[in-house]
Amino acid sequence: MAKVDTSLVAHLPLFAGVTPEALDEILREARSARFSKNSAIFEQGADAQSFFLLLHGHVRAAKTTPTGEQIVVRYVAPGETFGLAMAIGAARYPATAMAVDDSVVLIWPTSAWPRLIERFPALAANTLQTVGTRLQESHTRILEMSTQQVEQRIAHALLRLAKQSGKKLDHGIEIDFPISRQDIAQMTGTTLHTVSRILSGWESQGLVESGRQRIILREPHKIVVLAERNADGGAA
Amino acid sequence: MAKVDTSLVAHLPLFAGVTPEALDEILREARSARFSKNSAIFEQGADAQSFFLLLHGHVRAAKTTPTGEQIVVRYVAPGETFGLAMAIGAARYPATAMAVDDSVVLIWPTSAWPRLIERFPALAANTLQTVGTRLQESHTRILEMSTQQVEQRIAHALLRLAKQSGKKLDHGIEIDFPISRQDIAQMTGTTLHTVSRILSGWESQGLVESGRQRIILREPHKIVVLAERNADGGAA
DNA sequence: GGCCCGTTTTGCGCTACCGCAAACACCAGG
DNA sequence: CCTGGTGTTTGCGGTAGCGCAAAACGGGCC
Repeated sequence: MAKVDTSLVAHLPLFAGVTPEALDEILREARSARFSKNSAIFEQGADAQSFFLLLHGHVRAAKTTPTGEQIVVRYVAPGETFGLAMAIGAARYPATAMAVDDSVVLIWPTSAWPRLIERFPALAANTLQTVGTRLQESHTRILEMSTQQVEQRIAHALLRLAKQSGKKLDHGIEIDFPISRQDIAQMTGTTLHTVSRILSGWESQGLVESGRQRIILREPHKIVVLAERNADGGAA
Repeated sequence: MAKVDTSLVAHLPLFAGVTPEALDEILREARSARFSKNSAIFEQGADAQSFFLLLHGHVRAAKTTPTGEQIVVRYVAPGETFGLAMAIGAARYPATAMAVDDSVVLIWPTSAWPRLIERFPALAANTLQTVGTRLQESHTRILEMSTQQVEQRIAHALLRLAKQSGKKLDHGIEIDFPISRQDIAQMTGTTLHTVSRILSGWESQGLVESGRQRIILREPHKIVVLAERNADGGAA
């Protein structure tokens, strides 16, 4: 089994308050694996046999309705955990996880979780924090979907992506993994057509530069204004 | 300080795997309080000095935007915890809690939490489960808001309320706390006008019986059909 | 019993956004 | 260099549901 270097993960919030020796013991239970772009890591509804920590790359978690519609639950950034079904008492994965870029993950068997949190209670506390944070983010998203119109929601979504996974360029901030209009639509509760129209509009105003699965925020500042303005659009 | 009877709360999921003596110790740190109908328990943005366990009554947690719009995050039923800001690492309450009926709660000081989970790790694990469940419910709600139209969302919302807090009557299921059209609108991301129109329609079809802050599902079964039908409305 | 206030109902435009469809751009592979 | 396929753009109706306004209802309180 591949050895995992503790120094790479010791600083993660998940392991806050965990001694180096404990961390070593925790990591011994994990194996690492590589998933290539566009391959599924687990499928919604499958037995939750493992949970994951993303080391490198980007993963999209998406939920599908019985009728086949999808929404993007979140994009996982390096250092974050995902597939924690057991922590929340679910036997099956509630969403599908797919690598949107070549990705490297640590994998623990779900069965190890109860033992781990018993031996290292800090793990449970840390996980509680991150799950709680995600819960708050979900509530924010619900609030946005209830009260804002599409353009503002897209602005917020892109700003969040830029914050989480933005690469600074001299002429703006690029979202550093492939993302389609469809993906953005599924994050904001609209259609790819509407997303396309709005991004086109922004592009002609010089706010963004975008192409096939690629988005660069040229004027993040002005997009913040868009995101925060009232519904009346500031008609003067 | 009022003594709390352990037998009333011992069976709650929060205390699963906690010994009676430990439970006793945990409860010694709490005090109980009564909130009358329509009084605020805490306000969004206030210092999170306490966390709560609802013993009796019903509490609405709502989030307000900078522009004053509100959404209902959830209704708290007896036996559930709320105001767990510290568990998720927040110093301030992210929402406002208001008693919608005369309510009795247990109150712990936030400062007790770290000590409690250190002494009783099961608490952290149990809380993680409930927070995880709420996270899943939030995702379901986002999915619904993204893919369903208003009538179906209202159907789902009422069915959930009925399940959580429904009182069985001989002629249907009554939601056993006061709830307005406005509240339902804020749960489903629509306006009170639209809710009113839809409930009026249902009433004339005999699906519900409703009045001032009062809703009885007369035909839960048919409402399930409404909730689950496809967008095409089953046009024949 | 009568008054007052919060809730609910309902009508009527309006518009943001969807849904379909067709053309278009771009990348990969042969 | 051509060709197929996936992602994107754009036009053009159609409509679900919003927003405003006004009326009706109902229940509590004096």
